[in-house]
Amino acid sequence: MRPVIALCDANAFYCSCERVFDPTLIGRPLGVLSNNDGCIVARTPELKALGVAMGTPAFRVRHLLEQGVIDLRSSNYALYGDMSSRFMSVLEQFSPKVEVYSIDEAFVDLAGFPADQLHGIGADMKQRVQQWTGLPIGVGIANNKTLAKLANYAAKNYPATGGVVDLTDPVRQRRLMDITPVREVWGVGSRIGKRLDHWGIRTAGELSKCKPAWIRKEFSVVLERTVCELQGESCIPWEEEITGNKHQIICSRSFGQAVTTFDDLHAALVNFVDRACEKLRAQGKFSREALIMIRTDPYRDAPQHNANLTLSIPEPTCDTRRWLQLLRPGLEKIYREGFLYRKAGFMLVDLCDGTGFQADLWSEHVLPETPAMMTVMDAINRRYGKQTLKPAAVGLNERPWHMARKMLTPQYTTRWSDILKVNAKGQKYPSTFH
DNA sequence: TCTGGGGTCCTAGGACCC
DNA sequence: TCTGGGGTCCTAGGACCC
Repeated sequence: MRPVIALCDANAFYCSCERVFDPTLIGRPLGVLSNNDGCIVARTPELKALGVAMGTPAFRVRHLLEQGVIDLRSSNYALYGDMSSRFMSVLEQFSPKVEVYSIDEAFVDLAGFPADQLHGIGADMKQRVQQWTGLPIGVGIANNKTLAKLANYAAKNYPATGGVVDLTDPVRQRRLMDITPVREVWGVGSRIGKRLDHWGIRTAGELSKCKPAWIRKEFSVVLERTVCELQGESCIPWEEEITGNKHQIICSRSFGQAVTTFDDLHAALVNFVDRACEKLRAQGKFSREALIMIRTDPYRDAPQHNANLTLSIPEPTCDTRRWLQLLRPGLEKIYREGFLYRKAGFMLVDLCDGTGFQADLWSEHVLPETPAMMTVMDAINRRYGKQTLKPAAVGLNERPWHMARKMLTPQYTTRWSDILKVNAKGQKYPSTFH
């Protein structure tokens, strides 16, 4: 049976989430900022129309904000995460096989449906997600993932499509590819795009006509796969439905303001270790190698100091306390006095699931175990909120490294005290709001 | 004043093995 | 004069994704 895949992707996802709960933002140029209110990571079409590029630092558009031309919001991941899972559960009504590719998009298996029904199914998906979650989405349908991505691109960029494109027909494929810049193809980034340009390959259509073997020789097997997919072959498999089956866990942050003291830097890293180990246990995994990283601000005209250090433990562990014991001496090795630190991170690598590893000759345990104390701590934090119990070294006071989020909206869907209040008489919200 | 935080996969080259 | 061939593992770095 020929594979049929729908790629469903929410439009300007973070912005759309904000609009669901504040309809006064509908029609306005709106941007959502990265952590620390640093740069713009999501834009509505109205903001794009003003020429504000992805990744623009917030300070460059401050004048527009002050003039009331645009709106900005801090990123509210509690809200976006919850809206994402609502979106995904609507998709799961259409097919038993849904691969969540990122917070705002998913591949949906539609193999087996008659060809003449595909467009209608796509339209139903779009309509139901809109009605049940308030999120506008685009749907692209094709015979492999790369073409589904391309179909989705068309759904978003050509209003006449109504946001749904069935690209299973080869004639339509060819027509679309001939007018699509090669840079829009999934897997072609700015670097590869530039190199393709040198060969005179500027559209998806031109890329699709290349010989895969030649592409492999000049570029890579990765791009070769992309070309094969553009030619209709199916090369990128469905990901196994193992949630959280990661190979590494990273917790890193830029700081709200520069950190200068050892103690502050240490406290920030304790925080990252705490969260990384919590994620590790949530996946039922263990690790015996970690990396600590500290960075100064590369954009600042000040002395720079960037350093990494690898920490190792003989037998795999998921015990926060084990890593914390190594953290302070490790940080002492790479910390230098007199620098303005802007970012730090902790990364667990070499994850294993507790079987099939080399045990320490002198260890009492044959298999790694989750210490009871960690299990209890996780249970309490799940029930009473994040970091209800935390390592004392995190500290109790506000620290300079806390994230700046000056334009944060409430956690409408995940915190009782933040739930939206609607005034029936006030007519505050337009009728599209249910 | 002010520029994110995750991830993945692939390749090349060095160290080391017999 | 003349110095192999095949393999693994690890790491760093590059490229991509959202």
